[in-house]
Formats: sequence, structure tokens, C-alpha cells
Amino acid sequence: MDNIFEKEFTRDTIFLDRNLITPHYTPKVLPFRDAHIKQVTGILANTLKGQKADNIFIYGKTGTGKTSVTKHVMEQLLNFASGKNIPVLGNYVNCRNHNSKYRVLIKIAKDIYPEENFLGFSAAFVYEKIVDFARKGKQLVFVLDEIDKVKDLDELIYGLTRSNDELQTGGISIIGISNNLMFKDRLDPRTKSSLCEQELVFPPYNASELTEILQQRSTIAFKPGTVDVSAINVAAAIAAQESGDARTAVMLLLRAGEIADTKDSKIVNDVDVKKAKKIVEEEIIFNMVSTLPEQQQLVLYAIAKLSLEKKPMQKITGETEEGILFSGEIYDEYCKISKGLKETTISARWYRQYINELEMYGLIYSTTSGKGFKGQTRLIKLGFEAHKIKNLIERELAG
DNA sequence: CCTCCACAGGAAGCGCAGGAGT
DNA sequence: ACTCCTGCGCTTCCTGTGGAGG
Repeated sequence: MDNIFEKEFTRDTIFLDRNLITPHYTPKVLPFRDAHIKQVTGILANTLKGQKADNIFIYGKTGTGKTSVTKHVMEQLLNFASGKNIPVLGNYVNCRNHNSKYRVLIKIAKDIYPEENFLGFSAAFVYEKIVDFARKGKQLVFVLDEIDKVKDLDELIYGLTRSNDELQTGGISIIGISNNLMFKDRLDPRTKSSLCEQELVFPPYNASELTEILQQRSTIAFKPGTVDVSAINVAAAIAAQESGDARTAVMLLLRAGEIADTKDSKIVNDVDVKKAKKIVEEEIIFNMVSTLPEQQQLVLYAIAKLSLEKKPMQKITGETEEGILFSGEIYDEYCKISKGLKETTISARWYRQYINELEMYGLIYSTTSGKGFKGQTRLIKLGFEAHKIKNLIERELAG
């Protein structure tokens, strides 16, 4: 009898290696980042001469290649060092999963002493073990990705950098990566100056750069001749317009490939990419909305609900525009909803804070009212389709 | 012109959870 | 195990702002 997986297993697919076009994959070639690679390489090269490298702070929006470039250079550095028997050691820590000084230290310690377990030991002890390691003349390079997620970052940076003063040989260098530039200003000035000895900014990609990135990826991930030029161009154009984000571009092509695959098409074209756009957009919205605090979800829900109910408003120019809401009426609606759910209700002040955050996430747009409105208020509009957001939050609150 | 409206957003402070110090 | 401390989410209070209306 046929196993139910038999058909899937033997089915002809347009993918050569699907993994190579997921966002998790770190590409071997990083187009348009030569300058950045060169800079990081130059800075880290000091470790090969037994000197401490400058700390680096890397900033750039999501999907601009920060992590890929850093991982790539680190890999090269460690390979080179181990080939020549130079005592350089590197660690990569994603601070989203290790979001406190203690957790970061534990992660690092476990990497350099794989056979020991430090959970339960005091932070000072773990820290000493790490410095001990450097004391033997080793150069340690720690990559802290999403460094803004670390709660007590000041202490962590202070602790790690201070040790360099007491070390005669060896040294500890830090590469901090963040997509939030503002967070830098919240740091203690001393932390800031030591973390940002070198600063790198990764700009977003433009459409033609994204096109080339997608071309390279598609040749390794898809079978030859299965990706139409139109598919790549459209995917690059969409991603460039939205954010200049390579991750979105790659996701578009991946989902488009899956769409083509499920209908047994032998080629991916622009129509598939346009269909994929909806899916990817929903995935992005879903990720953002589901990580929002519950009260903020309710605020967003109130906006979605009202923009479905409210009639298009007349502008002074005569034209009408749909889905424009006043800040005040949204707050009233939010209060009604949260009271109906027997939830606690946040104050109007904090509601404004939430509105600002929602705007930063791109979930809503807002402008301050000009002529034609009494008083000063904000006009708020949903960034995505109202019923989609509404359904999504209804599901989210139910589950 | 003044006053009111309908907000925006800064400052201070409060309660709480969880980590550090002892 | 216990207090102490600190960051975080939030409230309270307050000052600022730009147009409407008298």
C-alpha cells in the first residue's frame, strides 16, 4: 500500500533546495555589502595580531544584511584563526532569546566551556570564568544580535569591557547589532561610548539591488529555468517599495515558489509573486499583532472596527476618504470594548503612547488635524485591510 | 482678541515582579 | 530566606498647541 507521504516525496518540484531561500539561511555571497564586510574585517583583524579589536555597533533595519555580514565575517575570522592556530574565539548570541545580562553570560560561558553547566551560579562567578578564559591569552569576540533586547545592557557592557583593563594578554571585543537606533540614546554615556567605538549603518536595499540578490538566491534554490524574470522583478519592486528589506523579498519568492509548486506549475511568474504578497503581508501582520500586549491589540481592534463602521468622511477639498478616524472616538470605542470584555482599561495618556507605537510598527498612519477640525487632534488610518486585522485579533483574543 | 475645545506629549510618581546582595 | 533595589508598565497631573467660535 502506498504511504501517504509517497506522493509528496516523489513529486516533481521546482525547488532545488528550498532551505536556501528561507530567511534563516546565511548566504555565502553578500552583494552590495563589500564595503561593510571590509570594514568589519579590518576592525576584527586586530584580534589575529593578539590585540583587542574595537567594539562595533551595527545598526540597520530588518533584512539589510547586518546579521548575515557579521556571521560571514566571523566565520571567516574563526576559520582563518584556527587554520593558523591563532587563539581567537567567537560567540554568537541572539539576545531575543537571552534577554538579560545573566542569560547572555550563561550562553557565552556554555559555549566556551561546553562540558560544564553554569546555570545556578552567580553572575559574578560566570563572568570570572569567562575572563579567566581570556586571561590565557585568547581573543574573544562576542556578537550580540538584537542587543536592544537586553534589559540590563549597561552592566553587561560595563562588565565585559572593563575586564580589558585588567587583562595583560587576551581581550574581549563586542559586536552589537540592533535595528533600533533610538535605543542607543537610552544607554549610559559610558556604555554608549565603549560599545560604539566603531559604528556601522546598513542602509536598505533599492529595487535593482534586491533584483540581483534574488537572482543569486534563485539560481541556488530553484531548478534552472523555473523562475521567470518577471517574478524576480516584481518581488524586488514590492520589497523595495515597502521597506528595502531583503527578508521580505526572499519570503515573497519562497511563497511564490510554493504557490507554483502546489499547482504543479513548472515556472514561477509575477502572478504567483503577487499572490504571495498577500500571504507574506499577512504573515508579517500576524507576527506583529500577536506579539502586541493585549490592551494594545484592543486599541487596534477598536480602530479596525470603527473604520469598518464609519462612513467615509468629507474633506474640505470636497473629496471623501475612507477609514479616517479621530483619536478621541477611537479611545471611546476602545473603552467600550475593554469594559465589555471586563478588562482593565488603560488611561488616555497611555492610549496615546500605544497609538504612537502602532504607528512606528506601520500598522496605522496618523496625521495631526489641520483646518476644518475643531481643536487639535490626530487623524488615524489603518495601515492594512480593516476586516483582516479585525478577524486576526478576534482569533488572537479567543485563543 | 480672548476663550474654549480636544487633544499632544513631558514629568513625576506609583505598584509590582524579579534579580541582587546579605 | 530575607530585605533591598531597579526596571517596566502605567496613572496622574500638567503645560502646550492650533483652530473654532463668540
